[in-house]
Amino acid sequence: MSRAPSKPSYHHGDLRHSIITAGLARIRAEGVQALSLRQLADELGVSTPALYHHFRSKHALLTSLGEAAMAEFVVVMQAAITSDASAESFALGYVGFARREAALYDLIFGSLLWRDPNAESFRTAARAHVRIITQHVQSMQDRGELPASVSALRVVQVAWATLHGLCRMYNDGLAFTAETIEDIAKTAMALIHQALDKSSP
Amino acid sequence: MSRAPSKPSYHHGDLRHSIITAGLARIRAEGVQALSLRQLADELGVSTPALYHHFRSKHALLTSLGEAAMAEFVVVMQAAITSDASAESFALGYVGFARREAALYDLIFGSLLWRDPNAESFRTAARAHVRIITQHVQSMQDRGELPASVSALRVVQVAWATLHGLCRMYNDGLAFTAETIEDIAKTAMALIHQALDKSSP
DNA sequence: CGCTAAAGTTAACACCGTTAAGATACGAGG
DNA sequence: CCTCGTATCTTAACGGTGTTAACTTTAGCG
Repeated sequence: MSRAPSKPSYHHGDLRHSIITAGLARIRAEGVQALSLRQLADELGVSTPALYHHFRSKHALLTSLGEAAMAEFVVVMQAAITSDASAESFALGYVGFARREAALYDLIFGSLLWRDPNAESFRTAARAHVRIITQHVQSMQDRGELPASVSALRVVQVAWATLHGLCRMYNDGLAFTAETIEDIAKTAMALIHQALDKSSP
Repeated sequence: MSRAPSKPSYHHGDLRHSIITAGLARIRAEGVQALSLRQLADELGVSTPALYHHFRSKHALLTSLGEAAMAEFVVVMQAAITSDASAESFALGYVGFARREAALYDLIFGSLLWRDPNAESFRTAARAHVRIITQHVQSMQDRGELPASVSALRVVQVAWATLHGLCRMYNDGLAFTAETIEDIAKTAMALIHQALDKSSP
């Protein structure tokens, strides 16, 4: 399990790692749908079936790519939360990632990995991160910073659905310009916050 | 341009119409991704290139299928609005359609048609329907039933993004059960309404 | 009645994911 | 050091996709 492919010999040396890197790059550049095993193998100077020694199928590769992309997403969101605990900071971080890395967002939060029975590992990892956010809101309610009129779970569900819908509509070309999407996200967070503030005076 | 294919002769008689019908059925049953021109032609007892005499490409066919699906969606939403003008009725109608006709919803509001440069006719038709909703909210503000602290456009954008995100997350398998999704939608609408009610006492 | 044009046919191309069978090179054990 | 097993990579092939070209049939109109 060496690391540096110094000589372009029969054995590549670090194929699995190269596949992930090149795969992510290609998805970033062309989108999830455009990823082709044959093109990927060509780009790496390797025959197509060679990929099957490292991934059971294209779906399995996409699952691994999704886990890598999810890791990047988590880093960005952790940074957004720790720098500023406000919901607005969270929302802007979320929307920012979805806009900057539209293809990765599509992979992470698309039906491809969430409907694949063999990608359970990906899903449990993802759900753990969601649980962290929920507990974050729960603790805010416990400290009295947020009224408990609506359950923390519901608040997170509504907020997440709003941000997700916003990002998908933008990335899929349904509506919104790049200039207004952040303002809409802020408006949405403000509306939720306002409703909760006024619900238990 | 006859209508009834009484004799299964060389000329089908009503192919274009049959393609749309069978295509919609197949999408409903198997999803957008599963639609194959060859399978569709086989099902209609016709060779594959015959389809190209009625649609420039698969994309063009999907555009026409999208317009047909959009028509069904509009009928459902019109019914939901006219029976009860509340935002909750609108939301439940919206979520209900997305859940009942998940594949059609995917076609109508997926990136496929909204990112296709040749589907401009589909988009202008769709945008017209959105404008109707926006004017509906605008008129509510004009009548004083809703405060004007936030622009009607923004309210519609936030509400639509929330419902869209909710439906996508459910249909794509990200979260929520069939039992809770409607309750979440109602909660979201209530939160928005509450925030607007309290913003200008 | 004949001709044109529309609607359908078969054959083929280039791509895709995937599998089977064979060649190669690395690394551990004698 | 040398051999041998095994992981890795190769070529060849199958069935599937959308799409195009060239040909045949049919309907409808002057």
